[in-house]
Amino acid sequence: MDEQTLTAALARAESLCAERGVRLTAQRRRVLELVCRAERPVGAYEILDQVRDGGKAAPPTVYRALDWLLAQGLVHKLETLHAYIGCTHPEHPHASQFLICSGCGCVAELEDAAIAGSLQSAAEETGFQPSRPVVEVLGTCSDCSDKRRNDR
Amino acid sequence: MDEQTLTAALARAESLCAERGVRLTAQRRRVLELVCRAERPVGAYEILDQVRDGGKAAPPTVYRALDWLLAQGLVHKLETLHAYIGCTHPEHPHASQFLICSGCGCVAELEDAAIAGSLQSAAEETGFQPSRPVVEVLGTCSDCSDKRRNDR
DNA sequence: TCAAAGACGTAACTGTATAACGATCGCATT
DNA sequence: AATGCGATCGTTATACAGTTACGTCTTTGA
Repeated sequence: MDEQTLTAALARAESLCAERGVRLTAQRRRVLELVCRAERPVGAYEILDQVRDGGKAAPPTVYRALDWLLAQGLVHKLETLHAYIGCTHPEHPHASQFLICSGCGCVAELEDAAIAGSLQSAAEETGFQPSRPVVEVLGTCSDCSDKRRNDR
Repeated sequence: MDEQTLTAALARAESLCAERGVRLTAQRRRVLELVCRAERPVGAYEILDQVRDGGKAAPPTVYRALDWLLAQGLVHKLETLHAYIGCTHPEHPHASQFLICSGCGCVAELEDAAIAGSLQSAAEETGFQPSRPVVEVLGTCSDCSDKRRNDR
């Protein structure tokens, strides 16, 4: 995320939290900034290392901030990578799906109604009530496919 | 999994491995049995504890067996739980989806064409080539919903 | 029979996440 | 201003998950 987008994202987070009457504290803002600044998913201990420069910190500091940011929908956790990314549209709660490239590590966040719908239908059939759908597709992004093709 | 189903599952695993010309060794069989015997997903260290009774073992012992069983499609890994379950239909390779109950911990394995299809379509749109789709829906199973209703 | 590949034992280590407890901060009410 | 309370934060320790590296033994096929 470039500097401009980052500033915008943080400003948006500020105003969202103000609306909601929740506190985006310095720690939380710091962690959010670090997550957003990275182009790719970042691990909790990567964040921790960066938080440590210029201040003390231990794992719970980072995990608490991450848990809160997750609850606010400002970041997402990628279960398959044990890593976190900034949410691209935190305005409304949503069920996201992720396309994760094993080649370059890039991640695309989708909000696909057809996927959400098919999950919902399948769940209904068995009387299951979904609360948190986790959809992460590992594979190869188009850029990496192209590179491979050119290499041959 | 009850004793009868378990025996059947192990027998089926035996014959599958024979067909494929791969070796279901004592260790692997042991781990498969422990995973299948459990009604619910089991963590690697839970397995390790059980393998330790009556023999020595260290983490690599269990992880090697699990990796091999995963590759053979005899067990699945649930990324959101860091835990493993026996596959309900190991005969053919397949993309499964899981419904995971946060109440009782039970897991239903689906093989839903509509879900797989919608994932495939969404990926194609962006030129993404899926290799391993991970679909795990956390929520509440019908039994647990019923219990909650009755409690009120 | 004997080398190569596969499977296993072992020790040490990295990485991910949580428990528990006390101190502190922000803020509304007295 | 002082009090009280919930939310936040600091700190230590530890649980849980997974890997590296290396040596030994077993299986198997030339």
